[in-house]
Amino acid sequence: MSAISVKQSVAQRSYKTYESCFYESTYETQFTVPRSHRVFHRKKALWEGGDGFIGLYMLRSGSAKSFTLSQEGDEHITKFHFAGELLGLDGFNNAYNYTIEFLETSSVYFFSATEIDLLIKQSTHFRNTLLKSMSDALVCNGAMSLCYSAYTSEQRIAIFLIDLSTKLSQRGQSRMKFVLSMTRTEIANYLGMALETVSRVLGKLQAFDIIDVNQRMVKINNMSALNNCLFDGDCLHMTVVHDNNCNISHA
Amino acid sequence: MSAISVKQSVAQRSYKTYESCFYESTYETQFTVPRSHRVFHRKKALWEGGDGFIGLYMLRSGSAKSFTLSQEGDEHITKFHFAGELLGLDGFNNAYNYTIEFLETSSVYFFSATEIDLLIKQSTHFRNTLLKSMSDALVCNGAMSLCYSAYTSEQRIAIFLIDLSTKLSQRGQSRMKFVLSMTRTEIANYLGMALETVSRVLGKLQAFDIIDVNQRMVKINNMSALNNCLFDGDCLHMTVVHDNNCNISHA
DNA sequence: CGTAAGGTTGATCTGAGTCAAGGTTCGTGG
DNA sequence: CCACGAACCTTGACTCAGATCAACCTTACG
Repeated sequence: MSAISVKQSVAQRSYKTYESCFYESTYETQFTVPRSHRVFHRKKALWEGGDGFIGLYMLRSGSAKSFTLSQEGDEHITKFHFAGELLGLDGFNNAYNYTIEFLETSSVYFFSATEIDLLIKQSTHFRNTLLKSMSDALVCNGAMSLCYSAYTSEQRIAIFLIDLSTKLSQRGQSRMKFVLSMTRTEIANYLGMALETVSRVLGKLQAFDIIDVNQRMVKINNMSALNNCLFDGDCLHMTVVHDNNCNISHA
Repeated sequence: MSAISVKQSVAQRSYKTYESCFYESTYETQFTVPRSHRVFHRKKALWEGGDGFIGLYMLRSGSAKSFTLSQEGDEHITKFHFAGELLGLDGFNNAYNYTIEFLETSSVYFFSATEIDLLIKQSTHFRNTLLKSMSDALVCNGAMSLCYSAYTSEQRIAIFLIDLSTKLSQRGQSRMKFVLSMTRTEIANYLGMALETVSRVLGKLQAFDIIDVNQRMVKINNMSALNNCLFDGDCLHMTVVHDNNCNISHA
């Protein structure tokens, strides 16, 4: 991808999150030169468990997943990341205890630890943005905890899809139709359920004509019905009519 | 409680966390006068959902719980707080979407938003401490997510007890014997399980002579066995011997 | 074009939730 | 100081959402 086409695709994005402000705020100070970025391909890691903090990254394009390894050695995905997000906010403390790996070809900006320290002191904008981003991450984590501990698998999938839809639309993509950058296994892992269950719930949502799924393609046909799933953890109940018919029609 | 006895009880505490550094770092700057504190009683709220950010609090003594209310109006506990912890780190962003309520008579120090802004600019120590605290909170949240999504109820209780034991011992209390400041219902809610299950798991741990529980009193008899529960999600399996005996002896 | 990775669907099993009943402790007013 | 109601805790029986096991299909790619 040439430098020019990259520049255009960034310009095309209209979303404006804390994180993009973060990037802009570097211009307030002496960092007036355009910041260079680094490209990573699918399955490549930005850092791995045990690596120490050297600074923050901003995901410029693409997507990634964070995961820890349990004692038994199996992966547990804690978060998916999308363009504009800051990566490494939890590193001011210790070495990272997790790995962050790209789901597709992606690029990042890097802000070194010393650079950040300087920016915090010098730029009120930067300072506020950083604290807001960290607050945001904390709030987001809390919401996710709730998702795990209190919601059914139908609700989790609904939350996941709505969240994804919201995030992608903030990034200038369609709110109703998008391509998943992660596998079913990864979704299942992230949501704390079996991959078969993910498959079944997606199938049910399709049977109710709420979404269309075809491999990684997702089309939302009925956003309000999807929203209803958040409130009713079992809204996809197929009431069997006495003998052998379901009261829903399959496509 | 007189000012003198309060001062002593603070001095008696030997633990040294990021958070207590946080308090100390206020001395580096112009805030050289002893900071005053505010006392709250059980069931009183420090703030409620909807309240805006006005600054940070440090829990000086006692304990508290944070909880959100779901659409259906039921409480969901996201965190328990103990002496030395900073409260409100997730408020730099928006108004709080949760309530924080004390579990027992407790006291807090207050750091106003303007004070914090000043300290960040002026004190490297404070700046690092704040960022570390926030990183820490993020890491802690991540661990909690894992707890919800990947662990059995036995593992969750074991994690809860070990975590509590660690925290309290850092605060100069016994690692092996302590009093729970929260009810079974609150533990269940926090760990995302039914209160009956909490009761049953605690009962089982007692039957295996790993702990002694009597109401809020907990005594850990076998810390390594408790640690084993983390690795084996079903280590409290009572193997029934053919007819009607359990191979464990009840106290 | 063959093999692996990813995805779907059905059958069965089980950990933990729910319902129910009873016991214990706490707190307040008489 | 006791009595009584409320809050808290325990234990048993039953149920079910979702995990696990198993078989098979589909797509991607060297």
